Amino acid sequence: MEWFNLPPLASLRAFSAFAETGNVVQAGAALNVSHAAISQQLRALERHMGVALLDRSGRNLTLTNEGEHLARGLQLGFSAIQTAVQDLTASGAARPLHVTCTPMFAAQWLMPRLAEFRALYPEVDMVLDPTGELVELTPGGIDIALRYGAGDWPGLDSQPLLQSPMVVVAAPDLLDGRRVTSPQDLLDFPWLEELGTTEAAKWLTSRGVDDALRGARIRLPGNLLMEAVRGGQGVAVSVRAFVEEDLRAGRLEALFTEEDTRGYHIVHRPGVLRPQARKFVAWLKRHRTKNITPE
Amino acid sequence: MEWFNLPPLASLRAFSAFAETGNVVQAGAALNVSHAAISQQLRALERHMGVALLDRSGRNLTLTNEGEHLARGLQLGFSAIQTAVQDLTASGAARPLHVTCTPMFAAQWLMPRLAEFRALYPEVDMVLDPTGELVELTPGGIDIALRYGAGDWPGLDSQPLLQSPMVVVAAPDLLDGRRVTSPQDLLDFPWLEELGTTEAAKWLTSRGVDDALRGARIRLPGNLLMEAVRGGQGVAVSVRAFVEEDLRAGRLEALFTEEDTRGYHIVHRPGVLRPQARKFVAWLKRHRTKNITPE
DNA sequence: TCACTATGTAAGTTGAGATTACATATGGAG
DNA sequence: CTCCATATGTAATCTCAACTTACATAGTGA
Repeated sequence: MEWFNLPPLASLRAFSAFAETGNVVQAGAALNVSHAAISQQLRALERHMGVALLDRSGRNLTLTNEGEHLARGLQLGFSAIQTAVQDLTASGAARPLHVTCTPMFAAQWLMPRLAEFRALYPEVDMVLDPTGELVELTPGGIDIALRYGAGDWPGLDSQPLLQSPMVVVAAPDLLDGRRVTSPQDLLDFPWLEELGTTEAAKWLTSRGVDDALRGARIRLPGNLLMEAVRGGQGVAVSVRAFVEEDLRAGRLEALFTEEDTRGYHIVHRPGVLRPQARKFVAWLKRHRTKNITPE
Repeated sequence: MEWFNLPPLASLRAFSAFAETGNVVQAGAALNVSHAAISQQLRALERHMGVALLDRSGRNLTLTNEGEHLARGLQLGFSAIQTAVQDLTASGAARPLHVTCTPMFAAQWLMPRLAEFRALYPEVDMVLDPTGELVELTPGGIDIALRYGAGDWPGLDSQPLLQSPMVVVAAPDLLDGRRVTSPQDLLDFPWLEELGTTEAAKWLTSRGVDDALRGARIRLPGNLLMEAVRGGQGVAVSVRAFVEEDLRAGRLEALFTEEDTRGYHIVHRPGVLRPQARKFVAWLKRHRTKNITPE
């Protein structure tokens, strides 16, 4: 398309608004500009095109035949543009906000806070998908993932939310004086895991332990897991930030702590987020804990 | 049409150019802006619409499905706009410049000077319509009229070109000592008129003379008229500016002079002139004689 | 590994588009 | 015919969207 020969789009828009409304005051209102701006744009358009589009012989401005012709073409053109824009913005607006995160994170961090987000943005419909799986983020699919890791997922943008090492914890009663000096020692204990995850097995594998568990493997809903850990029913993997108070109070002991800089991140596809997602990300940022690594 | 919800037209234009060309450098070339401007406009459009229109996962920017959808709608829209604009500018550009004036003016003032205009603007095709009729100026019809009068034609714009009173002239030989003290006296003389006009009859009527001519009525082409007047073949109506030198040299005598402020004017419809007409008007203005009434 | 190319970004610039304030012209009502 | 309301036009000035410039980053092929 030869863009060079088109008049300025602003003057075409002003003309189209004038043609729709019939006078420069209403055309200005339609575009949220003064009538003087419309008047100047109409004059500039006629000058650019070298065609008389308007009849100024009476008190009211009217269109010439050429002006009527141009107005019809602009009506078609701008309508097609508006329809295409509305198709996308309407469909985007209607789809609920999809957020995925691990069940532990949902239970320990997100759900207790989510009431505030719901109160602030009641118009944002939301689908929370608690899964330990690394869900691919596609357009029309998941908007935001809250993931634990180093933050460098290829092809995705991420920003830190909560930085805290992973930790294996147990109640002192469970340990009962037994010394745990290697991950291998943990195979004799019962393990507590959240439903739908395999965090215990993953952790052990990441530490080089290939033998199967000798103790029981107990799966519980997220909200009951930490209570069971405190009750001495097994060992569990958690994130230090979630058990900080229990450790401080002596209710739990940290058997192993991962000394690295991993943490939870807000992860999304590169590029611009749709409005609901932007609101959610902004809200998450306001709830970052103070132990975020300083820059 | 709801203009408020449309993104800025500049960003839609940038997106459309990108969709056509496939990369931001060529899109910039198409719009005569830098690639950075395109990049920023694309980002702004995604932000405004809250939709991911572009896939940035590889080295080359590509369109998402939503982006393809929008691109099709913009292609339709901008094409319709371009077609409407081109219909008018092409037809306007192709039509010759139509100028109308009295034959006398054409012969005495315009034709001798027109070679310069032709040389300056060879690309401007021109139709000269020499008629004494007051031709209506309509779009697609006459662009410029060069008229003699007071300059106040309703519904038209005019600006003075040559201000000079009308004058009745004859050669001294024709008069042969006869005294002419009233227009009635002129009825005994032969009258010279330019082909296609009735200027003599009009002048006599305007002076209150109702009787028919007793002398001969000789019609000649414009270029021969003044030579015939100088040769003593009859009386003629002219404009003082055209016969100034003959009067000064004694070749002609002024029998009657209209003492008013009328003159030739550049007359056109209100509003913007198309480019050829503007050039012609500007050229005419450069050729105004020095006896234009000072402001 | 290096070089080329495509795209992104931040800081600064600028002129198109707008506002403001007033002027002018038309037409209807009294 | 006069007056008033309204529609439009214009000039001076302002402002910020759009752009440029300069450089950075990332992907990919040789």
